[in-house]
Amino acid sequence: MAPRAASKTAESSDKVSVICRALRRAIIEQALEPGAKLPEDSLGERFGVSRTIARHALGQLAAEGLVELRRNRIAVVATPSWQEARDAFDIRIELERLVVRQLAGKLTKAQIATLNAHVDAEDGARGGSDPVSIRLATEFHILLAHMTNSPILVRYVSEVAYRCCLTLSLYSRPHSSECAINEHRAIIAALVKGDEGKVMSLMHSHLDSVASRALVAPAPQRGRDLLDILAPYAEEGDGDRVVKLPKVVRAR
Amino acid sequence: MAPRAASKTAESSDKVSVICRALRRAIIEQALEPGAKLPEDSLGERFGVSRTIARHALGQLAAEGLVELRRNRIAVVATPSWQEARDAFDIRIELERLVVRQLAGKLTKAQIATLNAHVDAEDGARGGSDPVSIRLATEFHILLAHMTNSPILVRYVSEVAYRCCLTLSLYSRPHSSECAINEHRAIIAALVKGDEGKVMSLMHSHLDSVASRALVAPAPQRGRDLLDILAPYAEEGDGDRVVKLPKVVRAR
DNA sequence: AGCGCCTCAATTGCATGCAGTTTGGCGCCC
DNA sequence: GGGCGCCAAACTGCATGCAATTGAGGCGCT
Repeated sequence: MAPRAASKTAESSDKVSVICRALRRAIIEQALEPGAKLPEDSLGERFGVSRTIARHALGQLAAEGLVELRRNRIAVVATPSWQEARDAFDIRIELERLVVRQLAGKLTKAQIATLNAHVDAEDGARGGSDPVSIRLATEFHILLAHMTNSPILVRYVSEVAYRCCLTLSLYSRPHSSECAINEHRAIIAALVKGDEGKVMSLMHSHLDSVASRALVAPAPQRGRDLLDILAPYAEEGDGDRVVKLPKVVRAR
Repeated sequence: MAPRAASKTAESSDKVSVICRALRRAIIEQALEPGAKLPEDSLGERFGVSRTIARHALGQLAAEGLVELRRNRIAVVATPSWQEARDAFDIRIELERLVVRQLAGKLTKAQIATLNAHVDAEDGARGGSDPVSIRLATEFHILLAHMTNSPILVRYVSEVAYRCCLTLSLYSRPHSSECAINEHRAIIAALVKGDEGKVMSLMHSHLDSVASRALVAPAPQRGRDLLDILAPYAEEGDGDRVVKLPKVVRAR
């Protein structure tokens, strides 16, 4: 099986993809919460580009489901409904089962080392519910997808994983993800062992447990008061990476 | 189970989505073949908008994998590799199994009628390999996805189905799709009967057979000579719907 | 005081203009 | 005759400018 070229899915030029990456990261690290406003001007100013580019980036992120674009209205970070979150997890389960099915018993030594290193990093950044470890946990799954060498699979797994990540900030209590790390280790072990069925069911139950830990109430009142949540971020954001919110307003 | 709002996935404003839809359709009907050039100017002129909008539309389609965007180069209709085609079908199988799993035994009378009407239409537009019946066959699957009321699932199934459609124009011989119509009918029947396992395996084998009919050779020399294939389309395109190709050039 | 209208700042929708890059065609040299 | 290099045209990358829409605050009316 010859290694295929690692083609970039789309991510047109450069400036656009830089903004996309930055916003994606800000969103999944919950520096930008669902409902946060993303005015084209502010984005452009923050990243030193024109509105045209910022707009294009927002378009891409909207295509990924991370932001919502309403005609003539300010773009906002997407606020998936509980049902959409559930759907996303269902899809994710199927996709990631496919990933591990393709990978079982086929990992190279280098790949195994990479995976172990990543999980070690997850272990290092402990804190369970802090944004960075959530991001790392998500990236573990994306890393797996990359190893299939299937750009399409990478794209879909990434997208849906980001979406799931986004829902965690909406519907999850400060859940601990340490157990998830152990599950990651178990998945690696099963992959190395090459037991297809085992690793598929491991992945299934792993994601299922993440989902059920996260999506607790059928329809919680949107968690806490958005105003409170946003407050600490609105004034300074993350300094270097995150667009500063122009005003603190109750989103919607 | 309350009916969820049929949210539009992204498709920002209007003009952009009009162009996207038109191009998507032109591509899956094979009026625009893989490799066909899509200069922003021509698109803008054709649709009566500025390059900015055409560019944005191309960005969206690139995010869907239907066109390829290379920096400083003319955008072209995507030319998936044989391996990518195979990957797309693998993903599609999983996604559509999920669709029918969710749908089994849950279709309303109206939905059943809609499905039957669609298959009748497929039957009417017989011709097996003509672009319209290929499009209809694809839309049958998208119609199914819609009935899950899961916008995310709709999006992914649509995208991956379009991609598969695109590969058909590259790698398939003038295959007949009449058998596919019967398989569609069988799927509807199984859905109505509510036999989850049955309908999932039906869908699996249906897509698998489409894939294997289509993806015949492991690595055919890109099918026939692209120049020959393009010739009849290059001069006139489809008149009203399709952007006219500026020149006949061997793509690549 | 409460309610509704109206105006204006904020923001998006879109086109155009300019600069930089690629293309491919012509001419020159070997 | 064939290959190499230069040049103009074509095209993209991006910013800016203008018109249109929104929504929010202020004003007057009841």
